[in-house]
Formats: sequence, structure tokens, C-alpha cells
Amino acid sequence: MRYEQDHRRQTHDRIVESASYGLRQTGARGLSVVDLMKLAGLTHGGFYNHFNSRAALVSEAIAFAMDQMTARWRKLAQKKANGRRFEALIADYLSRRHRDDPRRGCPLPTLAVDVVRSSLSEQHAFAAKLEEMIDVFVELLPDEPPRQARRIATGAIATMVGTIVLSRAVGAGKFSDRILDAGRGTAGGRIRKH
Amino acid sequence: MRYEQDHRRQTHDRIVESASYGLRQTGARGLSVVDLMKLAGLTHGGFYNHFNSRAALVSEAIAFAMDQMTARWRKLAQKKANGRRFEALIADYLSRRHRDDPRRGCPLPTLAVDVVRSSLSEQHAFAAKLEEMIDVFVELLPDEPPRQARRIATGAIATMVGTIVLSRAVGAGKFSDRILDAGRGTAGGRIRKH
DNA sequence: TGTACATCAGTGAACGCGCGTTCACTGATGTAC
DNA sequence: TGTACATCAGTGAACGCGCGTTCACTGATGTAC
Repeated sequence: MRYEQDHRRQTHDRIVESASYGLRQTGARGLSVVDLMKLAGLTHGGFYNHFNSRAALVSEAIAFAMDQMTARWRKLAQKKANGRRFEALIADYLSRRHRDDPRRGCPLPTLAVDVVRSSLSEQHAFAAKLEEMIDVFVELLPDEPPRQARRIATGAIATMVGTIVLSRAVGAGKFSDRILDAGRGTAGGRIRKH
Repeated sequence: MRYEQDHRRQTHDRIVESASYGLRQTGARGLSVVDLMKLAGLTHGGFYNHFNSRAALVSEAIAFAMDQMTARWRKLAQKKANGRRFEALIADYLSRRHRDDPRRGCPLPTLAVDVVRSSLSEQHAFAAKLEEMIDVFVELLPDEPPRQARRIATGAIATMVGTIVLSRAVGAGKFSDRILDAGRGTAGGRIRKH
């Protein structure tokens, strides 16, 4: 079969996209090359036409998912009135929908753990994408001094990630819902200790 | 070889303990049965004298590590003056030492992700241990109404977990240090949005 | 316009390897006599 | 007190299996003539 000019790139992108959905559910070690190619409707033999190694696809899939999350946040931020954007993003993230549907959600709670064990260059790429995600939140805090805005944004994202990790681990139920609620309070800075 | 009365139990406990150290570094899927037995100074053949399956050991190792973390927190809480206990626990957790030494640290940032894919009964066991960890923090907030104390404690732990996950993923460096700092601010409730 | 050929994304068998698990065996020591 | 035996935690070879990766091959279609 000979294909149209950018068919190869289209297939590459399709493998990355379907892998990013699958891996967000299973974790970076949860799917074999056979599984990953099946998700894209292909057989495993052609895998190395598109990627140098399984690890290379995992990296691309994580980057894709992080970009997708950033885009979702930017879009959501545009929809809301200025004053409630920050809270709206947190509420969207710390929702039951997001907790129960990891496939279409943020890659950080499932995939960030595995970045520790990847190469330095992959850690740098991850760090750059994470900075972009923080940037979106920083832009929603125009009244804060820049350094403080960044601190708040970074802390909020860390809280969101930890909250989703824990709320998923305990299984859906009242405790899980209370974890989500607590995370919303902490990430939003609405917690006031006496 | 015939051994003293509780030698078998001692060996069992030793395997669990060394596995808990190893798995906190590698993640729940990061070590084989051969590796895990080697960590305890044994060969793999005897593994099923002690555990029904690899998954059973992983569960026990997670529970052991969570108990160890709870014990560390209780001990730390006793050392400090009343007013600064909450902050002291957060500072201890969100330290470079903890970020750089996962083996002796909290199992939540590395192992909680894998609990999602385990059995319901293991999720319940995990939830019970997590409640105990939250309890320690709740007791350090005697001036808050109970429900609010629990909300603050749960949010703080979620923030701590997410902060360690992200600070490790970006690799040691300035960005990682800033993530730790942001997490300390958010978990401690010192963040004030205008 | 019709035909022969080159292309190359995708296929599926095969590779060596490490995995979780099983099992026949070992051998130091407590117990029975 | 000395000896024969039962015990059973630990050993290491072996199992079937799935893994990541390689490679000779396929065959539809764009291009050359």
C-alpha cells in the first residue's frame, strides 16, 4: 500500500493520541507495545517505523496529554468571568467526572510518577510542559505580585494532583468525595487556620 | 535447617520491610519476585512459603510503609511545641531530604497510584490506613471545629503528596525547590489570595 | 492512454529474555527413645 | 547421654507466558515510459 503524503505522520500522531488515553488509565508501564498498537487499530510489527523505542512513545504520549490539559484550561478560562476563573479550573479538575474518567483527564496524577525514572532530557521536557500548565494559572491571578502568583499557582496544581491520586486510590465513595472537597478548599486558598 | 519458633514470621516481616523500601523507590511494578527476595537476602524459591502472590506482598509492603509514616508523624508531633506541630510535619515532609530519599519516605507519592488497579478489599485497607494518617494531622488542629480540622488535614496531605510527586518528576534543581516551597505554603494554609 | 516498476507503511513470525509461579529436593536442628 | 528421625524454611531448576525488538515479506498506488 502506498499512501498519501503525510499518512505516516498521521498514523504516528494517531498512535500517540490513543496511547496517551490508554496510558492515563493504566500508568506508563500498564500497556505493552502490542496493546498500544491495537489501540491505534494496527499490529505491533510496524511500531518501529514510528518510534525508536517504547519509552519514546510514552514520552510523546505524556507530552501530548499535558498539551491537551493546558489547552483545556485555556479554553475553560476564557468561558468564565474574570473573578471566578481560578476557582472554576479547580472545580473542573477536582470533580467526580475527572476522578472517574482518567483516560480523558490530566496525565499528572497517573504518569508524573514514572518521569522520575526516565532520562534527564525527558525530565526537562516534562518540566517545561509543567511550567506551561502553571503559566495558565498564573495568568488567572493578575492581582498578585508575580512571584506570589506563581507560588499560589504551583501549590494549587500540586494540591490538585495529590487530591486526584488519593481520591482514586480509596475507590469511589464518601471518603473519596470528602478528599475531593478538601482538595478544592486547599487548592482554592479558602482554608483559614485559626 | 530447622529454626527457632517464630523464625518464619521474622523472615516474613523482613521481606515485607525490605520490599517496602525497595518499592517506594521503584513503584509497585518496579521489582520482580527475584529482586524482592534478594533485597531480603533470600532466593526466590521460598517466596510462596510466605505470600500467596506477589500482589499480596505489595499490599503488605504498602501497609507497612503507611504505618511507618504514621509512626514518624506521631513521634515528630510529640517533639514540637503545640503551636508549630502542624507546620513542622509539613516542613519535614516537603523537605529536600524527603524528595531525594523516597526509600525511607512516604509511600503515597510512589505507591498510591497503583492502589487504583488493585482489589476492592485492598482499596479499603488503603483507605483505613490513610484515615489514620489524616487523624494524626487532625489532632494537631485542636482549635478547629472537627469537620473543618479534617478538611484542612486531608487537603494538607493531598497537597504534600502532589508536591512530592511533581518535585521529583522535574529532577532536583531550582524548579523542584520552588515546587517544594509552593507546596509548603499551600499545605500550611499560609496562602492568601487577594 | 496503458503498462511495468519502485516505494514504503503495515504485517506477522520469530528472537532472546525476564516474569510469576511450581516443585522436588536439601540439610540443620528439635524431639523421641 | 548418645543416636535416629521428623520437620520445614530455604534452594534452584523448570514451567508457560508475554515482553520489547527485529526482520523478511506484502501489496496498493504514484511515477516513468
